[in-house]
Amino acid sequence: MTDKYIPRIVEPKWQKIWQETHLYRADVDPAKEKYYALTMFPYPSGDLHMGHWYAMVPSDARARWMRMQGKNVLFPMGFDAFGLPAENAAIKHNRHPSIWTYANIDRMRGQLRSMGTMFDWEREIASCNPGYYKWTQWFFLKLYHQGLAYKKESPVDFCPRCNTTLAREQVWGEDRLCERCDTPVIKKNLNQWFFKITAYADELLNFDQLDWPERVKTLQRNWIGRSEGAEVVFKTEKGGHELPVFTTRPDTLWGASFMVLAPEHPLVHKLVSAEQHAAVDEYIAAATRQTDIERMSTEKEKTGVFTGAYAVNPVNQARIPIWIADYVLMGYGTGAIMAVPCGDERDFAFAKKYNLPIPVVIEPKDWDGEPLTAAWSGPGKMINSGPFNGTVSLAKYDLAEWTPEVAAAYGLPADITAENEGRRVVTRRLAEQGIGKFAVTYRLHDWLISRQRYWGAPIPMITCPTCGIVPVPVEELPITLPDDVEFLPTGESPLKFHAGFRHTTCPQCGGPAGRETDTMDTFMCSSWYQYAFMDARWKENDTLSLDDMPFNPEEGAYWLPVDQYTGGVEHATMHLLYTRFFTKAMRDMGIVDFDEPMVRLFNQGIILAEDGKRMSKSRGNVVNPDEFVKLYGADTVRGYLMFGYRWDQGGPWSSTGVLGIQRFLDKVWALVTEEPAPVEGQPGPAEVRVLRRKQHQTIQRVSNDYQQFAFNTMVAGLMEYTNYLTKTKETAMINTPEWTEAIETLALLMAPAFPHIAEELWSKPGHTASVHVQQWPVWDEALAAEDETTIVVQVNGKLRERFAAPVNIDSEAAITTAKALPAVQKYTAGKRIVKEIYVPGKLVNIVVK
RNA sequence: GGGCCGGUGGCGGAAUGGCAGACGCUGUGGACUUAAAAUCCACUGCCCGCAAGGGCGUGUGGGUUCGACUCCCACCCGGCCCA
Repeated sequence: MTDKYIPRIVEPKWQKIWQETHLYRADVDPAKEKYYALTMFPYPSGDLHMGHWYAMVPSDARARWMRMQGKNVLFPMGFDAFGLPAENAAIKHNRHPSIWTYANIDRMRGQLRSMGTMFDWEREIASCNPGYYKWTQWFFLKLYHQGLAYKKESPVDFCPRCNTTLAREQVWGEDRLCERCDTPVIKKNLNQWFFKITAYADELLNFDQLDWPERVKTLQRNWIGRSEGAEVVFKTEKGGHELPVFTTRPDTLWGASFMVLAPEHPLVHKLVSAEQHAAVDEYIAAATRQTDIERMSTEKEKTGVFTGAYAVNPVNQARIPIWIADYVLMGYGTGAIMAVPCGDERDFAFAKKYNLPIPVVIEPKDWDGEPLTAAWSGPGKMINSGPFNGTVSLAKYDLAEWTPEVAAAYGLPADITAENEGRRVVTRRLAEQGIGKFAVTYRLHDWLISRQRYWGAPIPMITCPTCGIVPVPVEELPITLPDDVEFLPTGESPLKFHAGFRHTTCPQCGGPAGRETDTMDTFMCSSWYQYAFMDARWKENDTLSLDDMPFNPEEGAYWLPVDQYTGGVEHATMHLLYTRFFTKAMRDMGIVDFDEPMVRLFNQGIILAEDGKRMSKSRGNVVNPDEFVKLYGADTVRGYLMFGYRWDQGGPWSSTGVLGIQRFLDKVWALVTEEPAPVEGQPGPAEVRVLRRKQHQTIQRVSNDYQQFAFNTMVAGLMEYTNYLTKTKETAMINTPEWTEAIETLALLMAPAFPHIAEELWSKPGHTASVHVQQWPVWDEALAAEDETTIVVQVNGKLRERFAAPVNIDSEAAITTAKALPAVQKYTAGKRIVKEIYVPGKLVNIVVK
């Protein structure tokens, strides 16, 4: 009897050895093909939870597999260490956020080691290190000098609970909740810093160089929300003020029977007539008290007020009233719309309510000529539209979508082209006449990065009473956070009250000036972190210049870009969009020579609590991985997380399911370490061939599963192989060299997923080099091939019998054998055979009547 | 309302258009044990049957096909995103 498998001895032993021998250090080696694997770095919240394990373990296994395949693998780890929880903890416990954060990092680093991951800790980064955030600030200055950062006052989303503004991307769902704390956000008018991500909108819509999940691409596409249309300029009847509007339906221009401005529109005060003044003021006051979502809701009854002013419809000179209404938002387009009640549901409701005219300009399908009872937003022929009567408008359809079937469904001609389609011909005419032009709008807004909180990278800007906004000279970076601060229970940034931080001198005129007290959105820190791993201490103590490279260029030239990125899909329109923007901006600064930061992306699913619900402290259903590591060891927890689910789908944790992996590892241990009962003699060559076949089939299967991120079936393959070997161990096979090879192959195949037990089992027979630097076994197609197969026999598609046959049995022999089987004749007797189908090596189907 | 993803035993999940339920978990019975745990063996989709065997079965309804979990159409349910 040998020892039992005791993970709490084996695992720490190897973790120590791996660390001491720098087994996982990644060095540039031009002789080898590089592979940069990255999994999203965590926020150091204090404890590694099961979700971290679920995200990181399969990424680790795959990175290890790549390494055994001969690739030079970089698999770094760090901490996304700025952010609100640290500051909230500071307020609560009166401890500085850095103490809390660094203590958490230490703890989590230990937990990440206990996972048995191959992270290269010599490259560890923490975004709250001054040596890191001076580069974050450097990027801010670069973007500023590149014309991609600007400050402007505008209505922005503000979370009252976090006491800070948020980017549009960080406001979630229909209820417009704060991404961090689920509190409904409010609108505030503030002077804030933005990054011009919209300058890259069209390029961000191009995914040609990305092997990313369709889902993420669709999410980004929808988020960017490109729409084509026309900008048309209306003029007010009095004063000749220009009121540009954006419309996706220039073809309905003749149906614009009134205009609506957002209550905040700057021209409202100039336009309003004396009689309407009081009503307009009252309405504006009421509108500002509402949230955007209340204002936009389709449920809500539309309200509005007439300004007393009129505009002129530029295509037919019609005099149309100008209203204000809260369903028009200043933040979208131009803050003014032309209302076409015949074609737009909301405009129709509004016109009905206030008795405004509803001229019909697109002929609805099967229209009887009577006044409309609802808006028609489908395609149709233009009518009452002057020179364009009879032109076909496709409405929401693209030309590519205008198939003969769709055309027929609307009773319209199919031969519509860019030359005769309504929207396009009208837009061309508008441009000729100088009253409008082709225009594109995006749903995407510029990225609001100002945060009114302490624990973030200070924005390196200065406001001077004489020179205005002045950037901090780059040599002065980093602008460090002062330590001697007091945290207010309101969450208001202590930087605002820190005289030493605030007061500075203007770099331009030398006069007294004020520092920007806002810090940067933490998504800024994570937008470039993949570059920071090139060298964690890059120019740590150097004075910076704007011509610097923000990362070690020799390392970068070798490792970049990221080959495989993994992480949750929840970052689709935040981190993943921002980091793409960053990389494109860096390319335009001449820092990198590629267009996309991460070539391939895989999104893992979510690990749920045992009750099938999301794990949360408030539900009390959180599963603590440390507890299970203590009970069963890291390899067991790793194994269950890979075995129990499709990685992209996730699912509920099962504390009994883990037992299956424990049993499996015990079985593997016993298989490899326990002396077999002696068996006399030698197996025949055919039996040896079976062993070799099983071995090579398993290599093939496990390799393909790793390639496809199918970790669940990969583990199942190892289990089947182990079960097979355990049975075979009772035979004379144990006296052969092939047996030893089969067992060693198992240790190799186990290594990426179960690094500790594999290492122990590999070292036991005397191997001195780590299993993790071994060559991944290669399967031999000929050895893996079956020479006998089971042919199933169907009669009329129903399974009736099966027989064993050589794999290369020909059609005639297979069918003849099948028809002769008694169980088959039972169903064919006395019937006429209509058809015989043979699927090579698999199946015979006899069709009878 | 639009788009995307998903729906398979008691549970997690397997199945290039070709044996549905691999691999596990759970459960039942048995072996070992003074006893229990651990371990090992057998069974474990549903229905009929003593059995041999047969029928049904991948959300629902259609279709294509010799053959459909898989492809097509319509619908129902759940999730996510956008209105």
